Amino acid sequence: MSLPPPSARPSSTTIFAKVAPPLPVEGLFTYSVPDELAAQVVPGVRVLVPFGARRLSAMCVGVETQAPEGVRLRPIVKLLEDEPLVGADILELGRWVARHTGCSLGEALDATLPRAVKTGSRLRTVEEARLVPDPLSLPPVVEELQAKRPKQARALRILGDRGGALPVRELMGMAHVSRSPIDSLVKAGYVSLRRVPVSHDPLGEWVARTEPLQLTDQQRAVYDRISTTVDAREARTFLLHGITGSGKTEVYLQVLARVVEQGRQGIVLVPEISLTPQTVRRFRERFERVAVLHSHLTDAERHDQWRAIRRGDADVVVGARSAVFAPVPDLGLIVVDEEHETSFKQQNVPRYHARDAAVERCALTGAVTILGTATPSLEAWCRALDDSPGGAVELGATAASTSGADRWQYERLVLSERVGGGRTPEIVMVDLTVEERRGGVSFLTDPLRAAMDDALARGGQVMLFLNRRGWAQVMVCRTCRGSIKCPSCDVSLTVHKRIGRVLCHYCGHEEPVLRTCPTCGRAVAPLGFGTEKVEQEVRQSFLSASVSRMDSDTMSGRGAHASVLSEFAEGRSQVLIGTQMIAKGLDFPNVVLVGVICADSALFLPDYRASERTFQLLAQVVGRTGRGPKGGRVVVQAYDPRHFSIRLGVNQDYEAFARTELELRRDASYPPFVRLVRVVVHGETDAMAHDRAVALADVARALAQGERPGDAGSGALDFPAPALGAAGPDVLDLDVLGPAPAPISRINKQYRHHIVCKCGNDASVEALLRGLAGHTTPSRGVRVIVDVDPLAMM
DNA sequence: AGCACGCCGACT
DNA sequence: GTCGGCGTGCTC
Repeated sequence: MSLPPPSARPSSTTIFAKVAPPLPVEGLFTYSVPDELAAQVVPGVRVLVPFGARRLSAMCVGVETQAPEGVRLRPIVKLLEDEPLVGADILELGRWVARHTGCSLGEALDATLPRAVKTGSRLRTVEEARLVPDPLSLPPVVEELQAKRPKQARALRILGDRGGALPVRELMGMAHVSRSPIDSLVKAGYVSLRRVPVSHDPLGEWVARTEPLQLTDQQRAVYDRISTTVDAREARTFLLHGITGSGKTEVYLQVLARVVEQGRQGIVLVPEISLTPQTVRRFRERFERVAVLHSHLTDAERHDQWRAIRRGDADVVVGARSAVFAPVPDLGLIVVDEEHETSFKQQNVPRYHARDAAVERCALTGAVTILGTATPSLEAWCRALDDSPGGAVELGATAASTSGADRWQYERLVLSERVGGGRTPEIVMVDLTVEERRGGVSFLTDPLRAAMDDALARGGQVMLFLNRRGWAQVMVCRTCRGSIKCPSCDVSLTVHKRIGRVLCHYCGHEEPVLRTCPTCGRAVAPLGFGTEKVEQEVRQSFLSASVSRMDSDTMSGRGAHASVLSEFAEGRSQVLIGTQMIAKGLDFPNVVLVGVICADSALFLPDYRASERTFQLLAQVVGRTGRGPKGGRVVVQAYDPRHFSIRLGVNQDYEAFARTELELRRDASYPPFVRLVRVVVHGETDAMAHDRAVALADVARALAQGERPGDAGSGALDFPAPALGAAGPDVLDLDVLGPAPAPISRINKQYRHHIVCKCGNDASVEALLRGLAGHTTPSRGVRVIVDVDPLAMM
């Protein structure tokens, strides 16, 4: 009697697949697996399954040999791909995302795959020849063939020289042979053929290679510390706190090179807005095999890039948020550049933060994370404090404890010197309150005008920054003091002069500019200013200068962005006015003046991060100036120029800012001393939203009081309960605020109420999420959003 | 998320 | 008397 053929498992045993559907349903579903599929049903493959009255594609997350009791199982219809799309590490990372954000495992895993990969948007494939023996044993074979079959020998040698794999057509061309010698090699068993997806490179233009730069002593010290950790395959997170111009990118590049030398891969996450061809180019100049994942790729391109990454054909992956899930086979490093940027947080389910997901992924796989920034988020800063020399920890309190998981302890590394030297720009502060009292009606104050005159006279360029688009902020009635508001939202309509209309920046509603108040019939007048008005006034005041504006109003068309920037870069315009867009990562050596029109425009919003954002913006703007030989000047206008975030921002004194702000946060119990979970309820009527919010607050308060989540619910979760801290299993460190109307109480005809929960530790966050699950299902006219670690509270 | 089942108003 | 509204609950 002969043995059965070797296979993954005995074919006689029936197996059952645990499946996670990409829906907001808790729990896993078990299906029976037809015998003929048994060998291929493994965790990480997607399967087509019957689900109620329909069929859906779901992820297999586990295989069992025992059927669960009490349910009648239905069989899997078919496999959607022959090998797993998701590896063990991503599967585990998906579990973390689900646990961390309160979504289902299926939703989390679904988000790890690009849509193009799931739909299998047609891959162009190409036939590839692959060497069967390993390249080392090749020379004798070539030698042997040389005499009688020279064409085969030549093809084989070329194949060996080119790494053992080439598209057949390319091999034919390079060896100057027809198809038949290759077929002979296949018959002889030296070469195998297979069809592989063709990777057409979206940024395929050839890029000249550059050599690593000489590191400064500081860079060298940082590099040595990180590369030692990389070599040791230690999972560790570094907070690389480097001022603008201190050469963080060169450090990334050289650590990446180290990782690539070891045959491993690195992922570089950059904010959406920074993912420009220039950014990608910096990596392509240093590495041969760079893959890019971003929103402007076509489906086929994205699919190709993803497949190439999965095959191990990319050494470095550059991408935005979702690239944290890039399926590299052997992860060595994830760089999160501009760690503090808010675009790393996804604004729909699953609401994960790519920085935190990166740290988690590296912890799971023994890789290194570098969080690079000039202005660390206070969360990251706190996690790096305990180790830091000089101990800024005198605050006495530690950041929200993280149930002993030391993966959340970062190590701080500092780059405090500009690589090319470079001067700190001259700073001019302008008090708008004083200017207004003096009768000034313009936001182009005398000191700013004078500085602009001077800059232009010297042949320099000027950037003016204002984080508010449009012409006027609002139309206000001088008689009844009413303002013109959006009919669908609880916000004022912004005046846009060029199109002659007022519009809502939240829902897009627009209407003509009225001259009279709809309530009392008296005249209304514009109040406040935006980039459009700044542009107009600059044009009127500086007749000889060429002025351009960059904000989401002027940047609608594809390529508009690039054309305005190149116009400015080439000196064809002298003044560039813009919003946030122009503050990020742009280096123009001829800019000798940066004007911040109103530095505190964001400071008085009802949001606990207002100071942090104000500081970051100013530090960024100041850091961008003065790089060129002409030096630089920054004029900062503000209503309260003595506010610490403005004062310290222009001095780029991060540590002093962090000290001040952390004390305020600690006193008010805000992050990073607690973690927030914000629950927003949208309702068709105010009462609907309010009532549901009250019910949810009751649920949260019951949990805070130590009531365990409903027993039915707690067993249904597919991950183990988080280990609770020393506080004891029944006491959550949880403080529930609200419900209250959200600061913007209505958007798009939806009334909004919210609840803010302050959690003292991770266990409380997870327990809260588990307790809320089952109470967040939408009902008639009401939707519930749960946002863990929200970045904005509006 | 769908989709079915189920219980109350205006139509042939 | 039925067709159809959408509220509630389940999906291995």
